[in-house]
Amino acid sequence: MPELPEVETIVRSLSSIIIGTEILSTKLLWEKSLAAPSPESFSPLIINQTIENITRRGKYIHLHLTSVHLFVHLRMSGDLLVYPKPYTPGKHDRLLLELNNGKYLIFNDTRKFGRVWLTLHPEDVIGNLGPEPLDQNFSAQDLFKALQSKHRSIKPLLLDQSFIAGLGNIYTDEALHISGIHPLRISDTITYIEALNLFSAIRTVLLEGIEHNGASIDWVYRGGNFQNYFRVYGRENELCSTCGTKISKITVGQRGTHFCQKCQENKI
DNA sequence: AGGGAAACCCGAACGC
DNA sequence: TGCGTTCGGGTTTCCC
Repeated sequence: MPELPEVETIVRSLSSIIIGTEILSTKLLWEKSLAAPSPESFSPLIINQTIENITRRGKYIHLHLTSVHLFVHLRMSGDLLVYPKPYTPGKHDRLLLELNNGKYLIFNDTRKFGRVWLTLHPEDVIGNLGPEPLDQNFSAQDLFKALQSKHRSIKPLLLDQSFIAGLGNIYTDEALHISGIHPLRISDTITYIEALNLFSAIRTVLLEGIEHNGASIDWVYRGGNFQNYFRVYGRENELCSTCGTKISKITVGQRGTHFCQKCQENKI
């Protein structure tokens, strides 16, 4: 899953190493990791292309090549790694790109959930994503209006990438706790003041996550050390740092959901 | 429209 | 010890 902060960390750490390099050859070790195009057209399209830039949109990593776009979604257990040559592919390596700087860029994914796209049209991959929560052009007023326009439980709504991009299970639980909103609260009952608080809480947890280079939770979900600062995620039966109430865990939309019954009382 | 569930995957962790 | 089961992550798809 890496969420926005983990992906942001990966993009930052890779940029100085791979920007400006050229792709010399490819090795696709697990065909299904390539969502598009077909394996036959993949290599001809990507070989001899230069990596002009690497950016992030939602949880997608966007490699801007000379005349095509390569997108990587890590889902839960994926990782993008750089190793020097010579290199023997590891058990969970799915795609190797040989670069002209003496290194390989490697898409590694233990659980085979992650996907890679190569396309001429970025919108085909990221066209349905909602606003970037850290974008200067995205405001609390925008969030309030969007919440008003839907009649859905807030947690699944925040996880919906077409509503807002980049939030996953961890940062959603954290943001709802900070803003004192129950995960089952219906979106259009959220007041303007609460929307302001939610907006600021989303930015707070994402920026904190980035500051700590993301979180590491499962042995396949690797990032920085933000897990040491979680307020509710993964802390069921521990005490809420704000009020001392035992943190609850329920299931919402098939997802483990952690919250404080006192700080996040369900209103309306 | 929105909720619920299944499917996609793997291996750690658990239960017996 | 060894086996079988459960779990969790993000997204898509399908069904009610």
